[in-house]
Amino acid sequence: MSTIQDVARLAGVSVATVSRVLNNSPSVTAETKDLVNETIKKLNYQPNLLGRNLRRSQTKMILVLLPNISNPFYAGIVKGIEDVAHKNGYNVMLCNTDSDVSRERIYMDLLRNRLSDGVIFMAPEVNKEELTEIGKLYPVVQCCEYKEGASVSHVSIDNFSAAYKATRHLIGLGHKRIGFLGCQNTFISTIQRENGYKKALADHDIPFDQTLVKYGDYGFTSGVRAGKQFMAMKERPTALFAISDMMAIGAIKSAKEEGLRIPEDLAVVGFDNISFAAMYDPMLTTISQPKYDLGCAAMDLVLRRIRGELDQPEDLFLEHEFIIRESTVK
Amino acid sequence: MSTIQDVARLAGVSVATVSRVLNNSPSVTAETKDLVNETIKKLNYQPNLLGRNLRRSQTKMILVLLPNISNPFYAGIVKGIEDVAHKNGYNVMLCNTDSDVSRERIYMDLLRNRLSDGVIFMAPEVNKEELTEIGKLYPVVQCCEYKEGASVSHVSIDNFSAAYKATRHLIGLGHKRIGFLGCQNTFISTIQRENGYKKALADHDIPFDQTLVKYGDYGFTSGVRAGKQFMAMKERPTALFAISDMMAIGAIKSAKEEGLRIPEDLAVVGFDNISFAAMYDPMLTTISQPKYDLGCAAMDLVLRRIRGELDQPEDLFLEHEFIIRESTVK
DNA sequence: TTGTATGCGTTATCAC
DNA sequence: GTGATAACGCATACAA
Repeated sequence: MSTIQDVARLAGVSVATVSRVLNNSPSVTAETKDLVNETIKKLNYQPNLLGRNLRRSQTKMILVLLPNISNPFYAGIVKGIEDVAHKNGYNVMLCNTDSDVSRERIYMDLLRNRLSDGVIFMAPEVNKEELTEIGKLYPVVQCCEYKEGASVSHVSIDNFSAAYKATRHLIGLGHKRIGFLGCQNTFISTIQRENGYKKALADHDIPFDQTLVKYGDYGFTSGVRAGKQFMAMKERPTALFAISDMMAIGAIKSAKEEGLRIPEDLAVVGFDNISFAAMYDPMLTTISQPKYDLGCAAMDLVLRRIRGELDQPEDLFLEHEFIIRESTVK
Repeated sequence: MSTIQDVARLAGVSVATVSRVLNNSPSVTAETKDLVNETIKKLNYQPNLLGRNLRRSQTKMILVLLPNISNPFYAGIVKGIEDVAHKNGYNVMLCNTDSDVSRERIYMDLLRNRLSDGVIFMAPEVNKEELTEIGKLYPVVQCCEYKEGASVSHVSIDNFSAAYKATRHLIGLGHKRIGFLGCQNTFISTIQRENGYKKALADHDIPFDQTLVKYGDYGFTSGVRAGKQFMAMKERPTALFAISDMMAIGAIKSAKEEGLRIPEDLAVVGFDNISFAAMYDPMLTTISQPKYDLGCAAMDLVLRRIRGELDQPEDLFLEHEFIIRESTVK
């Protein structure tokens, strides 16, 4: 493993000159530049970024914390983050938190320990105080899910109006008994989606019925369970709005097992437009978040913060899209 | 941002002592230890790992290169890798390669630049020479997919016998015209799965028919396309073995659209047991790789190599499991 | 245009 | 048991 010293010695120049060539400083003759580059090749020299990073006190590395990589929803977002990062000379490292606070803190330490230049939270578990605190010291951005009240930038869609639109779609199809499949967590998106559902009902003179509301954990199995509960009701719903595609698909599965036809006997709307939504039978009506753009915007915010162009936390809202497929309209 | 110097000064000790406390060296009095720890807390001091890493010339960081994180197959493997890594004081960073060699090389540079202590390839794109070369210099392990002939450790299942088992299952159900949905890449697993299919046919006196072989890219859409081609045949197959669950599901989708019943009119076997396999309608018969264990084993190999306990590349084969579900047996 | 010298924050070797 | 101090590999201010 050769160092910059070895290159300097063999080329007969100083380490400063080699360093200049490495960072292609303009103030170096073409000949010496060639000479140095040759020597670098000859020695198969690779700069040790540990030294460079310490000296520059930056790593060109961005942390992305996800609850779990297996959720296909995150794939598109990560792509956006990566594209913007790479375009700006940054690398991204994805980290599974398993929705575990302690795991999240370990990764936040990487930031405090200067092993990363910034972090993007996909679904922060730490409370808003802790988030605000680290956000003051380092470049931190929340993407999609976010803690309201934390003084930290975030980018997301307008979940309230998305849920409103989904519910209104079902109402427009003539449904009166519309089930809601949500989650019992403190994410603002969750709450806003439930609020959007309720508001749409109210605006169309459909009385809210608490028995039509069930909760899951975003996952397939919880969707199946909730679906069974809905099917077991004396007066079961004729339509269903689930705040995740996975839960929507789970509910459809259990409805089909009961012999119900989708959408004739039960119309279903999901949320997220995961790739599987268009593969399922029936194809799922859902709300599509601009995943790629959300990722790009989040990474942009981090970069602006790193560069000191952002003195105030910024809240960005991107447009969503409502996609009508077989699960609501034949 | 306080440094070890600040702590030393405020505590009235030397940086050496502070460093000893940080690395809990035994040779330090309980009182000075307490004193230092108090000062650390008072200053809210966080050791700068950039300095430590340079000094120790290690990062406690492992790179995991995946073709794309959206493939649910990788989730379980990554979990295994992470668990073993964390247990040993290592962090893992996941990196999307998009099956792009140049992207892969960028991440390999992180290894050469000492920003990572080792790397696990999930599906190497670089050729075996390049792989061998970097494997000689650094701790490198291949997981699941691997380049044969590269002198680099790997861990995987026995793809030949898995494919053999899948095909034999279909034969046992009475099928004679069994389609094969593979891929045209150079991965050894791909080739072995096709060979296993052929061998099973031969062993049961079913002549191999090239028209019953189609190729895709592991993805859903390519499965749909191949499915349509199969359905369009004069004498279409009554069973299908796809080397990925996504392709299997795609093929089922197009078969169902043609009005075929699964498994009565077409029995289908997939490969990988991704989480969707059990969610789909019908639930998919498939081969389950021991994802978690594969990840653990791969990380173990990296660690042993880092510790110098591995002087020879090692090839590990783990057991797989054949899971029979609705798509082949009602 | 190039070289010298210093320091980034830490660990570890050597004294005491 | 503790303290000076020299590295680790690199970038850069300053000098020449």
